[in-house]
Amino acid sequence: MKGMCVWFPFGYAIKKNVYAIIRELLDPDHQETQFPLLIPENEFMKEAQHIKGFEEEVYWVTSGGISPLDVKLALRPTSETAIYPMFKLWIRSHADLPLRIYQIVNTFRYETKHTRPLIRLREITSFKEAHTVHASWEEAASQVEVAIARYSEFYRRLALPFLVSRRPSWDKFPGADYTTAIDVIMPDGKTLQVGTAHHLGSTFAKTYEITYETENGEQKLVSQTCYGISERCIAALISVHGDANGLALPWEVAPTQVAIVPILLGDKEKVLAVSRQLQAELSSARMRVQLDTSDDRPGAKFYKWEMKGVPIRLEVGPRDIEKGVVTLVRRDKVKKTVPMEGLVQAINKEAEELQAALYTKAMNHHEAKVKEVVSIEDAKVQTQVGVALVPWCGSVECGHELEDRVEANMLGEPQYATFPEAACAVCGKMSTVRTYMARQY
RNA sequence: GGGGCCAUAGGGUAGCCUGGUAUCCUACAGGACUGGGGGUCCUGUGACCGGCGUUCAAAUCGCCGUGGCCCCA
Repeated sequence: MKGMCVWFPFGYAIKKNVYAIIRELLDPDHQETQFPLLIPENEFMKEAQHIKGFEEEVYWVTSGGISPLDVKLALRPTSETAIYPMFKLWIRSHADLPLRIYQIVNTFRYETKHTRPLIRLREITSFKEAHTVHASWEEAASQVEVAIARYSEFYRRLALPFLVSRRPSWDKFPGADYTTAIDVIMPDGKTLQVGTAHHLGSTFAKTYEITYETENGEQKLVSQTCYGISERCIAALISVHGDANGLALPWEVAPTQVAIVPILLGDKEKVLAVSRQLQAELSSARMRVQLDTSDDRPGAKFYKWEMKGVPIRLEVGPRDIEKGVVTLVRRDKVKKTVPMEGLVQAINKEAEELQAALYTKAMNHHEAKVKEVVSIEDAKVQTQVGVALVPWCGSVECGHELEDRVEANMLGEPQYATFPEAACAVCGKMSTVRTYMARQY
């Protein structure tokens, strides 16, 4: 079916490992929950700005069996309107705040054109959405920073460089005060939005009447945030690290971390016995190890495991056994002979170095794809191959004109960076504001 | 929103113009020899996106549907 995806076992194994990192990063101060897929029309239609943003993409359930429903049910395109009515019931006083929850669920959006696996789906299968509630606008704002920090850590662990920017007002989440987004630059120079954090202010609090009693007894509206990551993170992971030989997976998320290829020459039983012993040793050190006893030739096995992105391959042959060593080959082609004695430590060290090498390589590509420009013409050229950093006065008019004339999208203002004054590429007004521009997936 | 191109074994393809026996590579299954970077030989398995129409006969021609790719707004 158009826009629907099937996770095969190998892909699912990667996904499990990737999402384990997300859970690990959120669990210390967030609680995992699960809310219903179906949202009654009356709840869904309460928040006007939100509806406007999603109404063309919502799937509706209109009958139960053969009887039409009195109240239509929306398949969640995102879960604010499913969750926030509950927040109204849960939150009574300042002591209930801050509240931080998340869920990892499927969401549905009726994309009318050009769906792409992992990137633009009608059923997003693995949407991690966090929702937080705070006593003040400022507290919510700092939660947005926390979210971006967690996501930054997440992408570092995937060895993926990224851009953080504040989306322009016309591209923020429907109902949000502002949206901060994380984009990864894909090998073709287009960007992929792989994480967003929204400051919702009190927009939804007003609509869903979410209030709390302050320490001196007044009722006050809460401030909220929400932030999300989907399986797009896996699209980025695959695209950025992959090369002509296939996938290259970071150690932490690789379904198979070590592949052992026995070289069956001479005393085959001996080679197999030693290989099995090594496999057992590494497994007990909690490594995910596969011993490849298929009857392909060794060369074919090497290519096979490289294509699957396995970080480290061990070759065990009669010559190695004689010397008490194994041949270790990393996914980035670094090849060494290491003693069997202390193999676990040696592999851990190589895994760390490989992770650093993956990150460095990705970072070099990333940096080469971002360029500062001064004019619309230069921005147009640069966005054909990567991301342009363009001086902008910050006005909405100039913003729209930039997008029209550069023929690319504005990602927004870079965060955590300051710039000297420069002339807006449209109106020439001096300002310290910059915006990233790129062609987007 | 508008337009163009395309759909053939699990994947990649030839055949389509000019209607008649569906090509090759790979993968997969069995066997033999092999084995430190994609092995060889033998024997098999497996496909014309769906519907309707034209015709003695449709992968091939026409219409509709579905799906994919690309361009423009």
